[in-house]
Amino acid sequence: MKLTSKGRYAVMALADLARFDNVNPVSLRDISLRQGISLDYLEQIFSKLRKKEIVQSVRGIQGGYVLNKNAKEIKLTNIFDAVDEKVKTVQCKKESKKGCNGKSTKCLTHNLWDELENHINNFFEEKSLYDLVKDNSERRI
Amino acid sequence: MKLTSKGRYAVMALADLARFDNVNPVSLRDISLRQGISLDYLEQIFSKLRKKEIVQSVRGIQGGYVLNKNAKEIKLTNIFDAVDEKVKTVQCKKESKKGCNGKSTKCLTHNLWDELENHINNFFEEKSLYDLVKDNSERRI
DNA sequence: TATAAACCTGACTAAAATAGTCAAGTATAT
DNA sequence: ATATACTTGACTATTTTAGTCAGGTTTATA
Ligand code: FES
Ligand code: FES
Repeated sequence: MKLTSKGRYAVMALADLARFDNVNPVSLRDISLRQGISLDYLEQIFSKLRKKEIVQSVRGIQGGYVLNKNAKEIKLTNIFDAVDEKVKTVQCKKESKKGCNGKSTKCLTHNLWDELENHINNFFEEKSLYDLVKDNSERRI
Repeated sequence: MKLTSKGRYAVMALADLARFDNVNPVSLRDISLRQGISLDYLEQIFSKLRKKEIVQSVRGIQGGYVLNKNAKEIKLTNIFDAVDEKVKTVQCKKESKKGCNGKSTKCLTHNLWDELENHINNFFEEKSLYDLVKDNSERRI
């Protein structure tokens, strides 16, 4: 199981953004340079973040992106949701009564994976962007 | 982030095995049929499980595999380890002082991913094969 | 009002990882 | 003897990921 770059980059980029606390827009070019992420890839990612109203865009020269909410209100869950980074541990369709083996009962391990999925999602539910920047400025002192 | 089939199958197959409690060997063919997993693929997986002494093989006709330890002593951690299913959340090399961005400090999100990795691994550390079969026989009653 | 900075969009592609398959064995209970 | 089942290594197809590329549109400012 591993975290994909898309999810990682989304959080990295937003953490970078969050340090500016909704004052002036930050251009993707700057984030790209600071965080070492391809500009074109960032654009894909921010397009999704904007659609889910996590960031706001400011077009034109001197433009960029600004957080659309307080950093405390942006959970990792929201970010991952926006960029379609999802935690998937079961193989079967959850709604279906059928198991991953094609049989009419769930497999031996279904419950286990379901618990695992919840366990991981709880982590994402508890962490906000604010936790990240706070953490980081503490370390800087 | 998703669980791979290799990890899933390893646990499914061992759960199937565990129901027979070290009495007589279970053939991969039977597991293959019951769990709907390719026989050839199972062979790859069990080769690894055997090397890490999680199962024992019994060759020849009527042969198969048997758990090598008590189901309570086989943690998910051990299983995943054996089949090289690893949790990887950070992008950088952990031992290195360098960050994933190539810079000389760890990136903004490094600590977060590290926490996540621990969080997930804790789950695997807490669950044993026994929990699985116990759970299942309870449900059967 | 020209221009350059920056957002915006969709299609395309290379590389890596995954999930197997296939072939050719060896051991052993019956 | 022989069929069952483990053993091993190489090969391959599919899918997913991680981008690239080529074209835009908007707008501050000189
Ligand atoms: S994972 Fe849901 S039935 Fe197997
Ligand atoms: S993940 Fe370790 S430095 Fe970025």
